[in-house]
Amino acid sequence: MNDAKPLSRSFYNRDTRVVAQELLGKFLVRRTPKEDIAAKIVEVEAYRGSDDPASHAYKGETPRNRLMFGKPGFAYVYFIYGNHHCLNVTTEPEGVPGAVLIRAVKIVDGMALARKNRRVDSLVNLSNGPGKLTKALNISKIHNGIDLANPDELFICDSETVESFEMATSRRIGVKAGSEKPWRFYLKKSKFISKP
DNA sequence: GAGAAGATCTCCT
DNA sequence: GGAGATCTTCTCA
Repeated sequence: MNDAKPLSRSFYNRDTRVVAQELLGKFLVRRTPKEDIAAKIVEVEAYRGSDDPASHAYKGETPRNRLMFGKPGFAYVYFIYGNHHCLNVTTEPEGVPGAVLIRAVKIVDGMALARKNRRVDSLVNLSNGPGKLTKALNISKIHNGIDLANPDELFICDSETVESFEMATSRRIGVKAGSEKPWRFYLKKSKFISKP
């Protein structure tokens, strides 16, 4: 994984729903001094702006959500419910709000370290939720605003082997307003998604 | 400066 | 299946 090449800025500079779907099957890489963790993205949700009541950007720009209005390809990490971090990837051109929430991943490398971060035995239970995966990869708000197009501490790269998978869509989870929008995308066959 | 709500997880019944 | 944990951010005074 040392020669992993991050996805380019132009990948993110598109419609949020397109980016969300194409992120499925990609690898999220967390690079630490000791060990790298690599995880395959199996579940995401798209969040937009003024047409999406569930989005942080719905009511306009604030200091917190300004990354969603900024350049594409950056990490937007926020803290919620006093316990959990959520990892998003910004999309769309600068000035247009959009982000993709990474909801679930399958750890493929650095398993021991991820387990240590989470302190759970179950492999499936390690990263099948937004709060779980950030803890497993030790992602916190210090990663807010990191450029994912740079092979630094955190980035996303293409999968080495192209494998076919079946994608499914559903309504988003955990949101009240705007929950009717089918903007959740996941790998149908994966056991590592938060909900079937 | 106070109050309420929140893109969740875990433990308990 | 349901409530508690626990803190950041936004809104309103």
